[in-house]
Amino acid sequence: MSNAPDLLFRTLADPTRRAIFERLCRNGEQTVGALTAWAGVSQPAVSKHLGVLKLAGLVRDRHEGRQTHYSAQLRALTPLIDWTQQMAGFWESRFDDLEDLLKRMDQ
Amino acid sequence: MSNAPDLLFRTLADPTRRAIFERLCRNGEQTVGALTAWAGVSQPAVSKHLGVLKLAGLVRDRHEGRQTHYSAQLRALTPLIDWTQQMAGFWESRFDDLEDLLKRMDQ
DNA sequence: TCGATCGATAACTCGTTGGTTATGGATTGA
DNA sequence: TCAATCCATAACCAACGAGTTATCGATCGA
Repeated sequence: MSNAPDLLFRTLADPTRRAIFERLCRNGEQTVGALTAWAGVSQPAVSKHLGVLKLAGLVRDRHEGRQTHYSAQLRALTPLIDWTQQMAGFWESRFDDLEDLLKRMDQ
Repeated sequence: MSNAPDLLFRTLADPTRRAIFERLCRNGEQTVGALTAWAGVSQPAVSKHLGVLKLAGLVRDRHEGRQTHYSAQLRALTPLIDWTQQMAGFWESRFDDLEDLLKRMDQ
């Protein structure tokens, strides 16, 4: 039924991968090299995490010469918000602001 | 840093476990037997999932004779909501710094 | 052109975990 | 009291996944 958030939950479950996504949210676009220098794992590990994030739609990549720049795609979090809202029902009104924000970014 | 949502993401990443939690959200309190009859896995598997959910604070158990009733604890989802809002907040603050970034974004 | 750098992929290891069956303690009902 | 039911735990197994090193294609600088 709610199969939509499945990929998101699985993708964000790993701490290293989620940390990479968080950093992209905080600091904006980063190259693989920059992310590798910061994360505590090897470059192939970072590349693999970025691949998983991209499959989940959570990041975009932009090629520039021999480097690849990655940036967060916050819109991909929408199914997560929808799922939580569905579970919580009407209970949390804090979501309203976030919904508006995502709607503004949608175009 | 954002260690709070880690347990939640990991706990909700498994489809079977999340399905059990969803059912408890939708249909309210259920016994282990009722959940086992509905889920496609064995009774020990259900018990184990309920144990993990309980460790994450996502369910409560109530003992009544030889049966155990489980119910969802929606308040435990709060760190998940906070995390999502925080990610959106980081995103938004970057818009504040670069006022014309929105224009350059091809979305 | 050539060596160096960047990032993706391949191949492999190994710990984690979600599943199973077996079992035991506790409670109910006859 | 005693058999049956409910649920939790133990023990085990197989699959998955996150990490590693090795390597290769592509691109840049000199």
